[in-house]
Amino acid sequence: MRTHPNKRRTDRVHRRYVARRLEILRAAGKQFRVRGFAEAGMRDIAAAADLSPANLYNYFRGKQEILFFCQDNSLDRMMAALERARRLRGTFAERLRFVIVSHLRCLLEEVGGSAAHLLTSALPAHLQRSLVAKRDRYEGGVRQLISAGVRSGEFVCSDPALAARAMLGAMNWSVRWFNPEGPMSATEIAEGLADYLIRGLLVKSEMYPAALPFPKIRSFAHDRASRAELRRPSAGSIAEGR
Amino acid sequence: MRTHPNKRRTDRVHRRYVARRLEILRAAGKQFRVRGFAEAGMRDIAAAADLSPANLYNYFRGKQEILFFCQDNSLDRMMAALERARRLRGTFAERLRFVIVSHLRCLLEEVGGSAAHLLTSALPAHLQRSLVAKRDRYEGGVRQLISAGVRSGEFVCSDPALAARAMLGAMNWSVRWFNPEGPMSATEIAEGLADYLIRGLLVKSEMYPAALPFPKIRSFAHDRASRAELRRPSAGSIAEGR
DNA sequence: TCAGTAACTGAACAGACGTTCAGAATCAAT
DNA sequence: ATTGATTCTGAACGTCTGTTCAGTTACTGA
Repeated sequence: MRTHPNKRRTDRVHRRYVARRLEILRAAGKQFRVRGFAEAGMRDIAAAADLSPANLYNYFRGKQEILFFCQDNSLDRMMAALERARRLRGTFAERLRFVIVSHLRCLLEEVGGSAAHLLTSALPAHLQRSLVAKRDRYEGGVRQLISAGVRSGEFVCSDPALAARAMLGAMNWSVRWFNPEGPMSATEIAEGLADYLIRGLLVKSEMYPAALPFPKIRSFAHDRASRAELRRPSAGSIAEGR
Repeated sequence: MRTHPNKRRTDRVHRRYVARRLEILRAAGKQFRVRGFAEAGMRDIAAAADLSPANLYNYFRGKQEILFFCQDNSLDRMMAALERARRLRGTFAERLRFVIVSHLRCLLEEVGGSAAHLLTSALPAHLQRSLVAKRDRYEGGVRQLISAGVRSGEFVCSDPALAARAMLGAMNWSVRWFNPEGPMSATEIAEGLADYLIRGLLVKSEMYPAALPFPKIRSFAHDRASRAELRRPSAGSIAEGR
C-alpha cells in the first residue's frame, strides 16, 4: 500500500470537505445576518446549505462552532485589509478609506456572508474571549490609524477611540438596513459612508470628498478560503456546551 | 354604591398597575439590550423584575408584546426629542446635536433601558410594521434636518440619507460597547459622538468642536411614563401568536 | 467486482422555551 | 370578620431546539 494514491485520494476528499465547510459557513452567515443567531435554527441553516440537519455535524461540532468560524473568518479578512492599509503609501485618509471600504464589502457583499457584527454572548467563554481579543486588535488598529493621522496634522479628533467606535458602529449597523436588491450597491454604500466618516476627521475638509483612487481589491472573498482556521479542529477546541 | 370611592380605589390600583408595568418594561429592556431578544427568557425577565414568570402575563400578553412596548416607548421618546429639536432656535448643528444627545441618552441611560435597536423580525407582521413606520418617520426627520442644513449652507453632504443612517448606526451601535461602570458617562459619550458626527457635515469645521450650549433635558426619562401606549391594550392588538 | 471509507439521512431524545391554569395569598371596603 | 376582587405562584403542558445515532447510500481504490 503506497502512500501516493492514498495521499491523492484523501487530498481530493479533503478539498471537497473544505469546500463544503465553506458553503455551510456562507449559508449560515447569511442566516445569522438576516435572522440573528438564536432565531436561525440548525434546520434552517441545513436547508440553506442543501444538507440534512444531521449532516451538519459531520462538518462542525455544533451551532456555536459555526458561529465562531463565521466571525473568526470575517475578522481575519478585515484584519488582513487593515494590515494592507497600513503598508499603503498615501495620505491617512486614503488608508482609512481603504479600511472602511474593505470592512463594508466584507460585511455586505453576498459572497462574504459573515456576521462579525453578531459578537453575541451565546458562545462559550474561551471562544468568546478569542473573538473579542481579535476584534480589539482590529479596533485598536483603526484607532491607531486615526491617531497617526492626528499626529501628522492631517486629522483633527479630540477622542480617536470614540471616533473609531463611531465609525465601526456606522459600518456594522449597515447590515441592518442594507438591501442587496436596493438601488445602491455595497460598493456605492461603502464609498458614500467613507466620504462622510472621513470628513469628520479632516482638518481641511474643503478638499473632500474627492475622487480618491484606492487599490482595487482582487480575489478578496476567496483568498483565505483554505485558512488553517477553516480546517476541522482535531483537539477539543470546543469543550463544554454553553 | 357610589362611584367616588370606587373611582379612587381603582385609580390607585391602576396607578400601581401602570407602575409595575413600567418596572417590567425597564427590566425587560435591560435584558433585551444585554442578551438579545431570543436569548433573554421570560424567566430571566421575571427574575430581573422580581416577579414570578407566570405573573408577567398579568401585565403583558406575552414576550412579543413586552418587546413591542419597549421599542415603541423609546421610539416615542426619541420622536419627542426630534420634534423639540425642530422647534429649537439656533443653528442646524445645534438642533442636530440635541437630537443626537437625546437619542444616546435614551439608549444608554440606565433608567431608560429600552431597546429600539433591536427591531427584530421576531414580531408579528402588524406590530413590526407599526414600529418600522415609526422608526422611518424618525429617521426621515433626522434626514430632513441634515437636508435643511445643507440648503441653508451650514452643512455639506452629498447624500443626506446615507449620512443619517451612518449617524444613527454609530449611535445605535453604542449599546454594544457601552459600559455603565466604564470611565465615560452616557452623557460624555453622547457629547463626544455628537462632536465627531456633526463635524462630518459642517462646511466650516474650524469652529468645531466648540462648547455649544443646548437646552438641558429635564425629567426626560419620566415625562412619558403614563403615555396612552403604556396602558393595557383592551382590544386584540396582538392577535395571532407567531 | 468488491471491500472499505466517507457522506448522508430519518427518527428520535433530552432539555429549554413561552405559556396556561387552578388555586393560594393579599388587599380593599363594608 | 366577611366578601369580592386583585395579585401572585408552583406545577405543569405542548412545542421547538440542538444534537445524537443506528442505519443507508455514494464514492473510492484495487
